[in-house]
Amino acid sequence: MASIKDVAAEAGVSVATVSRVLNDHPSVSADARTRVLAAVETLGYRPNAVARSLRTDQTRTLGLVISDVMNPYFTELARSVEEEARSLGYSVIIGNADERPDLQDHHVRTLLDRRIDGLLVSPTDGGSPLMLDAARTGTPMVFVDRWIPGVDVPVVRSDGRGAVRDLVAHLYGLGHRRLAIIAGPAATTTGRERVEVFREALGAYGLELPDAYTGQGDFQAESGRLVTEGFLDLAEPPEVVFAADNLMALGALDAVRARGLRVPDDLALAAFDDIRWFVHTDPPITAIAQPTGELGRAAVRALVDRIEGRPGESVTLPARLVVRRSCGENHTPVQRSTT
Amino acid sequence: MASIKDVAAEAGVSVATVSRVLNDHPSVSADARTRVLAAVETLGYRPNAVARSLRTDQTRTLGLVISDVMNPYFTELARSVEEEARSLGYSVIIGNADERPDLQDHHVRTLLDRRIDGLLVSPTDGGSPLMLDAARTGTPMVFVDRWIPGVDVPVVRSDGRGAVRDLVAHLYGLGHRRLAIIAGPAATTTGRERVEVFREALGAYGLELPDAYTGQGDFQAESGRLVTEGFLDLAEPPEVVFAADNLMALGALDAVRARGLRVPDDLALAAFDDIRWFVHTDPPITAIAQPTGELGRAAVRALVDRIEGRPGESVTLPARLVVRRSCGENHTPVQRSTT
DNA sequence: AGTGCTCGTGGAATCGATTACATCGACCGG
DNA sequence: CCGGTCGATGTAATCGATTCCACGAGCACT
Repeated sequence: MASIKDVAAEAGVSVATVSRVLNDHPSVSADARTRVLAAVETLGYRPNAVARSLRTDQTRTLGLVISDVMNPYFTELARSVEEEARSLGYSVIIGNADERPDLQDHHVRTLLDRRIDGLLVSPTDGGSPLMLDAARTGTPMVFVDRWIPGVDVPVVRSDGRGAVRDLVAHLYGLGHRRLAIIAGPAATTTGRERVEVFREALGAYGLELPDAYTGQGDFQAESGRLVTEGFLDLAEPPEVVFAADNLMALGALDAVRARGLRVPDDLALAAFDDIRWFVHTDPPITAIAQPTGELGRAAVRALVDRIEGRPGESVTLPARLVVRRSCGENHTPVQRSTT
Repeated sequence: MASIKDVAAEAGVSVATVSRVLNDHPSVSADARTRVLAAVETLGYRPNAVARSLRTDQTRTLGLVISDVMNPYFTELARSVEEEARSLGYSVIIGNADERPDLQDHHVRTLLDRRIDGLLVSPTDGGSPLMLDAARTGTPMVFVDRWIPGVDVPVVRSDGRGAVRDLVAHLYGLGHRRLAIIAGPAATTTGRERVEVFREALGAYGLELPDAYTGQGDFQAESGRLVTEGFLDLAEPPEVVFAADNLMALGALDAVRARGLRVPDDLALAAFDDIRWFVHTDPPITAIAQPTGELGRAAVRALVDRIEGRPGESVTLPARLVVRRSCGENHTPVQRSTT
C-alpha cells in the first residue's frame, strides 16, 4: 500500500507538502497542489489512519458499549448513534456486553486501548473500577439510557414517569386492580427506577405493589417467562403484568401462551420500550415508547461536545404511552397514540 | 496516559525490555520481569494499540459491513461474528450499509483506512470498484450471506434449496396453487436466487410463477407492504405470498391487516429468515430458518484463516423449513420443526 | 539599497510501540 | 586458560503520518 513517501516521490515534493495538501493547509502553491493530487490519484493513495492517529492523538472514533445488541431497542439506539456520529465525521465501534459486566469491561478496555476519542455507555452494572477510572481520568464519556449514580458524566436518557402514570391510569380505567411488574436488574438504574415509578403511580390510585407482585428479571426474555410463571402460580395472580423491557414482555407472552391462557383476557400485558414488532404480536402490545433515535443522536452530540472541548450536557426526553390491545379494550380518555 | 517509556523509567530498564516482558519474549530475567510488571501495575499502564498497529502492521480488527442492522437476521449474524472474533482475539467494527451502496462504500473505505486485518461483507449490490479493488489487491475478505459472482473470495452462506422445496411441498399439500413471491433486489445474490429456487420448486409440482406474481421488493418492510397490496389488487390474487426476507413479510402482514383480511384464511404467508418474533405474530409465521449463528462463526473462521495465511474456504450450510400457522393448518408429512 | 514581511517549501523531530543488532558477562568444553 | 556460545539487556531504526522550525525568494516600504 502506497505511503505518503511514495506520493511525495511521485509528485516531486517533500512529505511535508503532501501532508499540507491533504489537510488543506493554506500555504501550498497551486502547482504543488495539483501535482500532489495527481500523484494521489495515480497511486490510489489513502492516508493511513493508524499513523495519523498516533501522531495527532485522536482517532475520530467513538466507542459504544451497549447492554444487548439483540434487544431491538438497543439496535435502534446503535443505529442512530452511528448515523449521527457519521454526520459529525466520527466512526463508532460497538461493543455488546450481553448484560454481562465482565464482557462490558472487556469492551471498555479494548476500546480504551484503541484510544477512541470518547465513550458512550449504557452500563450493565454499578460500574467496574475500570470504568470509574476512565471517567475520572478524563476520557470523554456519556451515559445513555442507563447510568451510574454519583459519577460525574452527562446522562442522556428518557423519563418514563409521565408515561407510566398514563399507563396506570389506563389500566385502572380498564378495571385492573392487581398489577404486577417484572423488574430489571437492581444493578441498573432503569431496572430500579421503573419499579419505583410504577409503585409511585399505583400509589396515586391507592394501589399497592406487594412483593409477590414484584418479580426480578434480567432484561432477557427467559427471565420474563420465569417470573410470569411465578405470577400465574400465585393463589391470587395479578390481572396485569408490566414488563420493564421488551424482551421480558416477550417471555411473559410465552408463559401465558404455554398455559393456554390468553392476553389480555386472562392476563393483561404492557411493556417498557416500544418496538415495531409489538404491532404484529397477538395481541398488539401496549407499550411505553422512548424517543430512541433522538436519544442516540443527543448522546452523540453531548459526547462530541465533550471531546471537542465544549460543555456537553445531560438530556432527558419524555417517553410516551402507546395503547394497543394487550391490556383489554380501551374506552378511557388516556389513549394517546396508535400504530 | 503512561507510555512504555514511563514504565521503563519506573522499572529502571529500557523500553526494549518492557516490550519483551509484555510480549513474553523468552529472554528476560525473572528480576526484570517482576520489576516491569510492578511498574505496569503502579502506573496503570496499558499499551497503545494504535502505536502497536503502526509498527506491526496489524490491528487485530475485523470489519463487518452488513446490509441492514435493523434486520434481526443481520443483528444475530453480527452478534455471532463478534463472539467468534473475540474468542480468536480480534475485535470487530460493524458498518451498517442500510441497503445503500454509497453507505456500503463509505464503510469499506473507512475500514480500509483504519487498516483492519480483514473484511467480512454482505454486499448490497454488485460491487463497487472500491470493493472489487480491495478484493483484488489482497485485503483478506470473505462474503457472508450474499456475495458477488466472479470475485475470488470465499463465500459463507446457507443453501435454501431444500428448505424451499419443503415449503412448496407444504403449501401444495395445503391445497395452494397460486403462489407469489416478494423478491429482494436483483442486485443481490440472495435477491435473485430465492426467486429462482422458488420457481424451480414450483416447477416440480407443475406450477408456474407468472410475472404478476413476482413482486419486486428491496428487503425492507415498506416494499413488502406495497408489493402485497399490488397482489391483492389483482383480479385473481395469489393464495400464498412468500417473502424473501423477514422484514418484507412484516410489510405483507401489514398490508393484509390494513384491508381487514386475515392470514392465512385470505392470504397465506411464508418468509425466508426465521426470527424469534415470528413465533409471536398473529398468526405465527412459517419460515425458512438459516443457521445464522453458525454462518457468522464460520465466516469469521474463514476470514481469520485467510489473515493468518491458511487457505480459508467457502462454506455452505443448509437452511430448514419451520412450519407454523401462517399458511393454514398443517396436515402434511413435511412438517420438520416446531417452537 | 536595506529591512522586514509573507509565502512556499523541505528537513527533521515526534507520537509509542516492536525488533534487528550490538554488547557484555557468565559459563562450558577442550 | 581461552575461544565460543548463550542469555539478558540496551541502542537505535522503523512504521506513516503531522508539524515545528529554518531557509530562501519575492515584495513592499522607507
